[in-house]
Amino acid sequence: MPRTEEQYKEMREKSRNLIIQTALKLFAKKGYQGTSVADIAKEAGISKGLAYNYFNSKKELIEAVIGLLSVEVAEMFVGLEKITDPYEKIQLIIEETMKAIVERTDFWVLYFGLTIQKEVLEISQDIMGNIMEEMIKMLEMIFIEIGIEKPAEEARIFGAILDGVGLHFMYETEIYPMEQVKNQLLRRYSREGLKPYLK
Amino acid sequence: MPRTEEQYKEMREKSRNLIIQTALKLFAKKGYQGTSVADIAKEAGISKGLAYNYFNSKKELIEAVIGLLSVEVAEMFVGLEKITDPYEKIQLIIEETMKAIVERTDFWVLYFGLTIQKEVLEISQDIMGNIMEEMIKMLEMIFIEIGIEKPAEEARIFGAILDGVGLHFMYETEIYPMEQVKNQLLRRYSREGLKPYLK
DNA sequence: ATTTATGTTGACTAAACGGTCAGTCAAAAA
DNA sequence: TTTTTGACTGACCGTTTAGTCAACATAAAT
Repeated sequence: MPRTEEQYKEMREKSRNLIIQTALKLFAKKGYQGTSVADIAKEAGISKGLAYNYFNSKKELIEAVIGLLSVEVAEMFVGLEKITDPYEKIQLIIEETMKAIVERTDFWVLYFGLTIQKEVLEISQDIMGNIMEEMIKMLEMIFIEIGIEKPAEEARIFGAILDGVGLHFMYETEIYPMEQVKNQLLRRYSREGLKPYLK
Repeated sequence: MPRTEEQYKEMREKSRNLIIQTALKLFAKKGYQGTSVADIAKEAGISKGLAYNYFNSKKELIEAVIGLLSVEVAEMFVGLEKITDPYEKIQLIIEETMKAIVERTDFWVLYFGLTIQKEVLEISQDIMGNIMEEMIKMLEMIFIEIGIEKPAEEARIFGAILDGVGLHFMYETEIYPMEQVKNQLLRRYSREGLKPYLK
């Protein structure tokens, strides 16, 4: 017999992950259509054929990347469930989002790219739409709990701030005053800062 | 002699505009790389050769589209100079931006697409970067005039809201509660709403 | 050393791409 | 009717793309 099943599984996982990670990096950098499968293979140091061994098409490859992205987004807010105080929830959301923007900029670039070009990939529409809508709903619930006036509208504005900051940061990565903006947001959306907006 | 110079000029302008407008529409819908020059020609009902008669390359074509975009953005805020009251300025910026988001969605889609894929087109970097930075500077000046605490940070947050709302609207065009969000923003950034943030 | 299962390769193809250009077309003047 | 001009066309070219596949590499077991 050749290698054990365990060894093969390890090889496959290693290659698959390498391909997905490289694809994420290049899709974010040059866009889905601007990145060829050959580009990905070259960057990953493998053959094009290997990429097609794990993914039947370029479309299937980006679907896998989107899947990974949605998992990471979900993981961003796992800590939320343990928190009961709605003010603390908001603070955590700000902290986690700003952290993700800085540390995983390529994820955000890809997220925005897919959000915008939704017509190109029907698949992304479902997943991206879900992420966005769930986020807005969650924020509205928190604002209702806090007792803010116009919670639906405030949730939209807050959501817009998070995505807007992400957009601006990835455009001016080097000079964006992320710490200051984050601190101002933490102040504005603290118990003290939100007082003027309570019912 | 054949047609007069006047007639030729009219023909050329008509064709050139048709090409630019069609290019804008398709670049916004399918992205720069996802749109072929043949696509544009077909949609415009002309030959591919004609497109290359007016633009030496696909790159030159999108440069023309970006030029048009930057002109329109500049025109958005011509009314600002006549206004002296900073509160009124903010209100006008909100009104004009929300109006532009709804009425010229494809412009915004293209703007975001170019902002994100800055690596693909060096040209867009200058123009898009200028638009964004000028906007932030202008907002900061207004906030300083109003006497707001942390004007630089507040300018960043306000700018993020504008772009964030644009991003969300173009994703959920049909269901986005634009009127409600706009009214909430007008309230939050009115003389009354800004009081808690003054020095 | 040979066998065997499976990950991996890179030359290959058809289609689509950006870009070119010899030639056509339409209308006004002679 | 013929000539002249410049907008306009579409077949064509070389290149790049997504996707295929027969052949190869590797390492454990016999």
